[in-house]
Amino acid sequence: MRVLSRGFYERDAAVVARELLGKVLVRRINSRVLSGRIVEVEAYYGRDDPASRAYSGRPKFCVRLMYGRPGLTLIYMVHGNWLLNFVAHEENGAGAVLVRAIEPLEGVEYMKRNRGTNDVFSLTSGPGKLTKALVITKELNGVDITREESSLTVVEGKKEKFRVLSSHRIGVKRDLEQELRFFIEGNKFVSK
DNA sequence: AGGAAGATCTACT
DNA sequence: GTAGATCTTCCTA
Repeated sequence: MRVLSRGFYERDAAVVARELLGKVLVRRINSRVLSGRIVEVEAYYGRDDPASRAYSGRPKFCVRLMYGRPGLTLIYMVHGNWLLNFVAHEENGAGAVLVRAIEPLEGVEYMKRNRGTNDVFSLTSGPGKLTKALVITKELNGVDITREESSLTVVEGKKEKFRVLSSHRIGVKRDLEQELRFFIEGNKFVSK
């Protein structure tokens, strides 16, 4: 399956976010493959976005990465959960896309073990849940997801028809006017 | 040392 | 469905 190229991430974060829906996140760990279809995402910008990790006074590594090379991961801890983002922006811009939910495809049994539940609908239906299911931690921060051999990549999924809905971002204190959360209409794995 | 942070789980009404 | 406890880093004092 084709890995998405650097060029895919070298566009506005909101555009990249929307187009990531339906793509497949692939995690390789100890010759095991875990994967899931991306069904919910949010876009974040740089210094001007009050909800962004790159907003004034936030962790330096987040700022560096968000203004850095598109196609790398940005992973950080919030309330005891690791959150997975992909750096995405146009040249000289800043931004990232937060992966909020995926639909489990391969390695479901292993994910269940990681999450300590048998309910497939609560396995990866939230930003902190999916990182736990796929064993994604700080160690994978800055990984290049456009390289085939990386332990984390995003590939083109099956072409399927679906409608995209949008809303304001979840949990942020001060949101921008623009709606930056995107998700697949009617999908059971979108977070509540 | 203290607090804040893009969340989750549990235990209730 | 909502409320409260708790999760773990990194920043600022």
